[in-house]
Amino acid sequence: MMALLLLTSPLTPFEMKLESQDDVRLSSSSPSLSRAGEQRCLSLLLVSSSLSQILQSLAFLLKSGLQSNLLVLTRFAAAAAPLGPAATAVAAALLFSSPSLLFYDSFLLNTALRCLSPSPFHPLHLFSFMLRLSLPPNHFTFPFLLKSVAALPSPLVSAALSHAASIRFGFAGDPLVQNTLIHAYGSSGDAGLEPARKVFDETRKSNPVTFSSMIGGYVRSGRSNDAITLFRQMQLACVRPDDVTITTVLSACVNLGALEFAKWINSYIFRAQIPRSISLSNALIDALAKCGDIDAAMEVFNEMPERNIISWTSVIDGLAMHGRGDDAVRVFEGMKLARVQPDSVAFIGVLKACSHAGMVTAGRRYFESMTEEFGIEPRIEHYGCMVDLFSRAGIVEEAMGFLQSMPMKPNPVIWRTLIAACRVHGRLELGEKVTHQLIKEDPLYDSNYVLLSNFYALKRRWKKKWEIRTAMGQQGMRKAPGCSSLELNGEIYEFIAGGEKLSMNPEIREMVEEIAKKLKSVGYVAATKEVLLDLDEEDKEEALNWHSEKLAVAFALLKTSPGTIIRVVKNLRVCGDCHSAMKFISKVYEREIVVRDRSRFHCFKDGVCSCKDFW
DNA sequence: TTAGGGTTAG
Repeated sequence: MMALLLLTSPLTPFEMKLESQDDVRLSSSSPSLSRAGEQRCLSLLLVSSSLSQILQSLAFLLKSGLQSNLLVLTRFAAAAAPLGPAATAVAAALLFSSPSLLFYDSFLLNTALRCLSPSPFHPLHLFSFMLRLSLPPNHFTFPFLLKSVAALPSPLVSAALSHAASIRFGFAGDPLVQNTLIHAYGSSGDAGLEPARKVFDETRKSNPVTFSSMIGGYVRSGRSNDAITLFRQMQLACVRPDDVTITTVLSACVNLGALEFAKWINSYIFRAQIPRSISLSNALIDALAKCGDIDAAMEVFNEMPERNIISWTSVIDGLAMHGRGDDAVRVFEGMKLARVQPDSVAFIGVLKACSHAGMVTAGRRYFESMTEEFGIEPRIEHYGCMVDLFSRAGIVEEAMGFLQSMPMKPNPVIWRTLIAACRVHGRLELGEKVTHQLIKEDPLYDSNYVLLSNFYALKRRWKKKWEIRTAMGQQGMRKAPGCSSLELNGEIYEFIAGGEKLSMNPEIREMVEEIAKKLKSVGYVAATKEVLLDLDEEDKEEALNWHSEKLAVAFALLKTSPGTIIRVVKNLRVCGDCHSAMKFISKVYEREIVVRDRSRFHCFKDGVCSCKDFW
């Protein structure tokens, strides 16, 4: 009985019952303490929200001798942990020094771990302390222990240590521990995937959590195709997915832009009667919107009985991505009417919407309302949206002025926005100047040099342009590999830029060459102002043909019937040359081509792009 | 009395 009292909080109905029994004494390790004293200490701790209050509680605790009461100490740790490392250290020191640790059991260990886990040091310390005392953990110990893993310098090492501990204490086959380990390994970067999979394969009794953990690991490492493959295996293994599994799978869907799959999930949720949690609906909205079907996303949103800020933001963002700025603004207003407080992320959405719809006045008003009405301090992203807003609208001076008045240093993204404005609105001198500035800030990013060489090309200064290209070759530029994906008959195909040209399917290779020839014959290079390359640089022109989105489109043209919409998703931004080529392809082959790049949708139809050449 | 997986932007 005494142990029970020690272990529980005096506030739940369960304990109220215990307290009504007169014969129970609070704690034998502190016989002089009154119940009222402990109660007072606990309530003080419960309301402690600052360091000084915590110190006050501490003084009380020491004065009354309560520092040997584990229940009180645990409460103390819980109150102290959110107040930062100093408070946590005091709490940990008290816990470690308490003589009551001799009465210590797994539950208290777990509670202490949970309380101290916001700090990356103490949980492991506590765990090793426990090992020294030879007190065995129970399986609940591991999730608490691993909660802190992400904050440690090497999450992979911590996962491995916990893994070893789980084996040492005989929890290797425990489903809860296995799921926890799969998640811990799967959150430790690419190197963690293999051990995660190993634990996954060793799991005898897989449940939806096991699968969600592993699928989530794949998604976080950018291996979305593997995530979907595993989801299919899950169905073959007759493990019924729940709402969290589906939410995870949907984020794989987003990465791949797999529209058909997202739609299938949408109907599957209905058929399999997966509970429609708010998070699941939110993920569904996001996936449908980002895979290209904004109307289906709206439908999900409209049918939600209950929404949160993420639901609203996902819709606003989706509409903005599709260039439907006015609708996005309407939804934003609807959100305010529904008395949902917009947050910082929601403002990024609505500002983006304004800029895509050319709503300069509205955008400016929203930006001002952030601080004035909602007390949200604009971050660099919000300033970026404003520069974008002015840039798209063609008021380059205003954009420049805004950029210069920012309270923080502009980042490369903002510089590039301004550069795009200069290119589109013919401000070549300014563009060149700003690009030089950008290169100074970010000298190792190859696209920056491409931007500069574009300005030289537009000004027909071929010699200068050639110099840049040579300089680029000499420096070790980092270049993220372009990757595009395409969904066809339920399969998802991925294409890597220039990727193993020789090992490439000869069919695709021939198609790429045929397209290049066909486009040239209708004046593709000469007709565009976006000349990236001189005509004599044939090898470089050749290299451009193997950009991943071109490969994907070539494949789609081969494999789909005439008139089918081609949907491609790219991990980077579409380059100027591909953008121009896509316009031509849409006209020559009479196909609608939808390319989702890193920031928005480009819908190519009849030789024109929906982004109006500004991206 | 303690538990494991998930959703918006950048």
